[in-house]
Amino acid sequence: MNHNILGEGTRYYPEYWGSEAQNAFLETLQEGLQQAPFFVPRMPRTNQPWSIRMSNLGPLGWVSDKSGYRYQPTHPETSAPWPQIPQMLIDLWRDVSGCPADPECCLVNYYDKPKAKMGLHQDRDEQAFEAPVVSLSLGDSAVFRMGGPKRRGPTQSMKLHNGDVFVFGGAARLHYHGLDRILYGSSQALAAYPAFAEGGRLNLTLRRVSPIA
DNA sequence: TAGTGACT
DNA sequence: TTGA
Repeated sequence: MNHNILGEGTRYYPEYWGSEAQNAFLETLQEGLQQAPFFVPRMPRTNQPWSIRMSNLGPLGWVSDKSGYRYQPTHPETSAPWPQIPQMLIDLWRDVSGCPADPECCLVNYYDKPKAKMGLHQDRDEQAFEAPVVSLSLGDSAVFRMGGPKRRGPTQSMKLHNGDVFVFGGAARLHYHGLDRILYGSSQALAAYPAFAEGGRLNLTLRRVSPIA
């Protein structure tokens, strides 16, 4: 029996965006990040820093620090509101999410170092599990791992590449997932942008946070 | 630049 | 414990 990572509730759109769309978006993202600079998230309680850098766009941003995980309307270091979610991402959400309500958060994870990764976890801080999580990959390819509803249990890995969109909703909405590692230097897509001069991988995840009326 | 992948 |  060959249980497939692309099971019920997940959808994979290889190279959803070509280079023209990517470049238009990266330009906009770079501007947004001037108002919401990357910060280093930390583990609750231990305060241990993560290997990635993070920012957000939209009315709500997801943050993790010593006091826990939460969504909040402002940047944790500057206290400024997060920049707007670019229209290109709203359009992407409307195209692939199947959700009648627009996203409220775009979490921007920047895997900027060769060793950057993220352990297996659930996205469960939202109040609208009927809306999917929509993930866009830009830059270096990465080894993504998808599991099931419990932390222990079978997992499967797949590569995500520059421009790919991965959607997990339905039965997969609360499934464990993580990022084993990036294939550092595998893409030049970020090279022209000073904000992403280190290269690496950007992952943008669109989420609905509050209940859908 | 493999692929693996559960336990504390 | 979205880490080690």
